[in-house]
Amino acid sequence: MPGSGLPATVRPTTGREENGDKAPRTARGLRTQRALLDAAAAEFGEKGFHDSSVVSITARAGVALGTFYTYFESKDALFRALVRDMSERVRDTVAPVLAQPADAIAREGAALAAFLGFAREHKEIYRIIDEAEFVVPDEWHRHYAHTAQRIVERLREGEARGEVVGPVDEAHGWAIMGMNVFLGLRFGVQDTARPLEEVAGIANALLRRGLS
Amino acid sequence: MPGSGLPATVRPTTGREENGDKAPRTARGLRTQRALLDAAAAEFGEKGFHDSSVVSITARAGVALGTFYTYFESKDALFRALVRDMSERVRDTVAPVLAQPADAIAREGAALAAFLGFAREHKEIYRIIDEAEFVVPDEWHRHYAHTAQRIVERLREGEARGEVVGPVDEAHGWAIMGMNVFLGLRFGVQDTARPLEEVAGIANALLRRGLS
DNA sequence: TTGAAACATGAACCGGGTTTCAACTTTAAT
DNA sequence: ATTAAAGTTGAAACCCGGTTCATGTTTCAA
Repeated sequence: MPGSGLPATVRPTTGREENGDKAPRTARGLRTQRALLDAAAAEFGEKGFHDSSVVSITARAGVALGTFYTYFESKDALFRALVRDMSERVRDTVAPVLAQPADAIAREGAALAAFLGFAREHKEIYRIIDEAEFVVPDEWHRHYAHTAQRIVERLREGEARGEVVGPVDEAHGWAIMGMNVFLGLRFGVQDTARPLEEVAGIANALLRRGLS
Repeated sequence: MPGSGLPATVRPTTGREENGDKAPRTARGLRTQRALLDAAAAEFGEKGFHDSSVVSITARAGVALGTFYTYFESKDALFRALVRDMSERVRDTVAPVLAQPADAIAREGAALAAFLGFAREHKEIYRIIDEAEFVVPDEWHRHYAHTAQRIVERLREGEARGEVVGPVDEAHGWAIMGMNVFLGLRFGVQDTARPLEEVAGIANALLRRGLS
């Protein structure tokens, strides 16, 4: 809806959430809040949290400065909402790929490929989650802890099916997640020319057979 | 020398470096610059770049505010110098471990163990390098590009010796680096109770045999 | 239709931070 | 001992951006 290149998938808060009394009560209010969220995603993605300003975000959204505080407690609260949202979008993008039938390790490879594609399309989102380490550390920790946890659970299923040799450890989750994150950085954000399947294939071979 | 818990290993700039005309020319000047660097490392490590202030750094170092600008162009320039320095310290800590004779994969395991130990001792340094992504992106990129490159070179040596099955790719470097970084975060900074060798062992088994 | 609640406005308030600078002190080479 | 260069000082100039609020406008249920 706004001029930003982002899809209008940033979901405004519903009345149910713990957003203080800031939830919109009107169709107009909902539109305004969505415009602010989309503008913020674009702004934070381009300039990072600290070089972004509420003035600039409201200008981008085409509303007055004061309007911002009708929908958000503070600049921090907005960033927090955005991080939460991005985390969910990554998960929701990868989920359907994981639903495909395949052995546990092939599944991780497919998930990585999906993640790399997502990173190429949403570099700004990637950056937002990273900066959350310094702006809203609890939200950042939540994201990575959940992600690692999900990997471990999938590997344990594979272990039960005899596709993975156990015991699967928390460290496996963090190791694979770290691999994926850095490959996403290098071949999703920086080097966008390399075929994704090639990269995912290399990583998957590593999981399957190691380096020896 | 200052009250910071950091060893006085942050090396002041020598006259040779491109530090403008800010290099100290006197023993006293050298001491002051070192005090500023150590104070800054502690401050940035505790509060992050943006919540740290030049005022607070100079107070910590026990010098007047204006003195800061005798030795550094700006707050950014200081951070840049610090990142460069930390990058070198990580490399110098891991280097001796790599000099030990062992097969290529065992060597990576030893390097990881050394890195985890380093992370436990220097959580603040770890954090500084991460935040560099947003403050001095070129310095940040330089650090990770070099690190990945070094991993690739070591694996290629192993390949030549028949210890690693090739072809070794840039992606291997980034994958292993990502693994190490996230394991350092989880088991170096967050969970400091887990035995390091255990974690390094799990990761090394992954490299050696994969998950199958 | 109507009026109370929701929404929008932007100038002004406010606190904080970085950087400069002219006056002063210390160092070290001669 | 002398003195020019190096180093130190901290008040103040300068800027910036988050947040508030009194006022005006729009919405929508009754």
